[in-house]
Amino acid sequence: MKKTVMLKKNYEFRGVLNKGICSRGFLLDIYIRKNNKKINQLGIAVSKKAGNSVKRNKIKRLIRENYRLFEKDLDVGNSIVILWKKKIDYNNFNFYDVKNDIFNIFTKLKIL
RNA sequence: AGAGCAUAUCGAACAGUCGCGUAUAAAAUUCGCAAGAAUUUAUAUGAGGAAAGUCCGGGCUCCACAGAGCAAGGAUGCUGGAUAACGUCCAGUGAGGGUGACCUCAAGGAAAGUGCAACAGAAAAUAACAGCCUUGCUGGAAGUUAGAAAUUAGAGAUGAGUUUAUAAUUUUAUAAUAUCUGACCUCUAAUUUCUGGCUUCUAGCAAGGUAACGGUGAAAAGGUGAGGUAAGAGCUUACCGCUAAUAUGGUGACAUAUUAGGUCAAUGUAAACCCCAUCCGGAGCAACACCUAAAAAGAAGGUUAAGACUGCUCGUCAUCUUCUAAAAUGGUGGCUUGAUAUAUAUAGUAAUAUAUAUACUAGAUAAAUGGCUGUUCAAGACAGAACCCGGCUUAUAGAUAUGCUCAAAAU
RNA sequence: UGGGGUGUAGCCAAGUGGUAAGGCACCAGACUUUGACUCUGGCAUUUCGGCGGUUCGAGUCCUCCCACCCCAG
Repeated sequence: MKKTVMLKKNYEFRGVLNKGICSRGFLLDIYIRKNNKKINQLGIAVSKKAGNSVKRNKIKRLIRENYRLFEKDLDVGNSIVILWKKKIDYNNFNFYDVKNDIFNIFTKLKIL
């Protein structure tokens, strides 16, 4: 079971966003809620106001790549939803900015 | 080398490494009630010229059939061709633009009917009004003619005065008196006034003729010259324009030529309603089909009803339709070999068609192309498939090729 | 995927093809000792989201774009 399991349905997202714990960084908001399974589930959401489809895809790829790098070290049994902030300009960040942001938030949430 | 026009092509490349989707093969393991899914390894493969906007057209699926007619609604609108089809494309015609290469055009009908045309202007479509001209009546002015009156001048006649002589008494009478002379009178001429007639001009009224001219306006009833007329006018004529017919050329739009037409009066607007011609049944892959476990059925209506956007009628098919309630946040297919792409040949001006050969080049379903390192250069624009094709439109850093135009310079 | 709507001054907005109404706000003046209220005047820079077209003339009609909002499965 190495493959990342994704959150899919709208009710799953709503459960995490309403009842989970929130932490905010410079670029990202991350919500966490405990599920009673032995795996982590990931959901990514990027607003339509972030840009056109190319930019939104690029953002999702960066987030997914970073999550992949951190995935081995995370504690098991959580549903994680990563939201992109709307107001960030597409040209003002790179891969390392996203990496640092995710690292800081996971450290703050004490699941790393 | 500069400025530009048209057409076509490309739109970062390479290496290493970590990772992702799909297909095939292999073996087992895991998850799930099941259908089925996942994991590991190997190999192969993996976004565009616009994938975009969703503006047209078609395939495909369902709506019993996808049939007919009328109405309503919508779309298109020069000609010929191409195409599965189109609002697309190609080749032409006409109109407009550009010095030019070339570009642009929803380009049928306004004597079938209706509507609208602000302001200005006489008037925005019936031709009215002002003006011009003719005739009649009434008035005014000028000229001419006839008559009357007045004034002036000239002539004639008359005789007063002056002078002289004579007679008688200072005065009076008589006679004479010149190229002298006032008035009256007569005649003639001129001027002025009055009256009548005629002519011309003019004002008003009435009847008629006329549409050239009338400041405006986007647009004013063919244009210009000459003749003509009471005044005028296509009223006549020349040229230009317009319309029609015929002939020739062209498949055709149309072009050219000839002839005729002055009833050549009737403006513009149809991207205002409208008329004419042609076309259009509706909904969409979240369509639709299949598989698995679970579940719950009840009520009402029905051949005069209902049957996937509107109304009516006809035909035909078929037995179901509606409402309430319940049940999976299940799975698989549909899904990519097609009006396909590339190359060559033939036909055609071309769009395109036919034939042969070669190729199979994404198929996801919360959704795959990314991260890091290095090298190169022009330093990377617009931008991400979601059932599939043909177009259109819009965005786009730049690069390349071919043909052509203009200007300048040189020869 | 399909369907519908909106765009006019800083804000809310009306608008038959023929001079872009009105209100709030803002600015100036009057009134007042001063302020508020009230009254008067001004404020669309050739312009109605944008490029074109039809028309003598487009906010309005047509075409194509842009932005925003809503609905259905």
